[in-house]
Amino acid sequence: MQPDVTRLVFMKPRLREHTVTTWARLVRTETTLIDQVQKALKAAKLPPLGWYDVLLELKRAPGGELRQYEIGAQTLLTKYNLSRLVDRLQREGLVERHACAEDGRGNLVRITTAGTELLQRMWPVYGAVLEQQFERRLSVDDLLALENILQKLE
Amino acid sequence: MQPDVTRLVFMKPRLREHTVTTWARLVRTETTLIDQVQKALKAAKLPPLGWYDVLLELKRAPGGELRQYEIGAQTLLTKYNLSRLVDRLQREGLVERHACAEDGRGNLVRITTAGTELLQRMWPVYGAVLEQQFERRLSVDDLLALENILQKLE
DNA sequence: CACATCCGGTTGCATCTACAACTATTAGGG
DNA sequence: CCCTAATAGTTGTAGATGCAACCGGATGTG
Repeated sequence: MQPDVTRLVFMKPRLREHTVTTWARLVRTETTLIDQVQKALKAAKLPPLGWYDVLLELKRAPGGELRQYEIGAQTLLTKYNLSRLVDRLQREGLVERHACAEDGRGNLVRITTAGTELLQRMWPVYGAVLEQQFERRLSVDDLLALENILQKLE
Repeated sequence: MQPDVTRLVFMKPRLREHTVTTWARLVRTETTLIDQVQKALKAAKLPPLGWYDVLLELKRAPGGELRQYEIGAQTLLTKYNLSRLVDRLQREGLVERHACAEDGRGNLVRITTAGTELLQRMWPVYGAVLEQQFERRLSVDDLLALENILQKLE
């Protein structure tokens, strides 16, 4: 008698009782928090979170510049997505694109003073939400426990 | 001497040492997991996660039907977004729209047999990723701790 | 019951994202 | 060195999302 492949395919993966609900809660909580940040930024007439992420990566980098693929690796943005995002940032004068000496294919993206200024205007808004919706609600132990758990998921 | 408003606006919110890094890790981990699910679904030539969420809500509802705004409340989708998503589901024969007797403005969305079947085809793929990337990596205690922490963030 | 307001839902339009195809350059193997 | 393959980045096009304006139908207040 052959194994019934059909049943295998349709069989529910056996997951622990609370796994799915916790997963759902994780997704729900995270997206809600992100939404709150986005809303706060919009209310303050500031650009979306993606801009912040890219600018921050650049700001942190030595010389304030990175290759595009380096930004992509950090921010989980796809290359085509990033290409156009950098276009927008460039159009607003927040970054500059320079030819890359070592690699003729790529370019270096550098943050401008205007970019740094924008970062400084965005952080208070972003940070305020983080403070109220995230830090405020967690004890130091919670934070450590959460970090420990997240680490296991990477 | 007047208070220096400028300094206040530019002042960094005071966050605990690990708050920001943990937050970053949370976002990163969650989006990575979601990406993995999406990739798995795409590899199996199945529709995106959003379809699953809506269909599941309907499936769980008594009679397999819900008002659109009820779906929206559960899934955190905006109403215009949902309006068009239901259009797509309807076009594929996965749901039906019916006029609502009690409220002449709205409509009832009901899942079809095809919709239920799709759910059953999607779950194994979704669940497999959850099992390997989520459940497998966490102890029962981890899961409880995580649930406890997430609860505080809601 | 008349009126303004609110609410569920849809739609036009602009923006953004996904996918695949493309260019140009670098890297690797015989 | 040459040829192939891999990599960095861009772009055309289609699909999805966000915003604001809109259309009824419901609700509340005088």
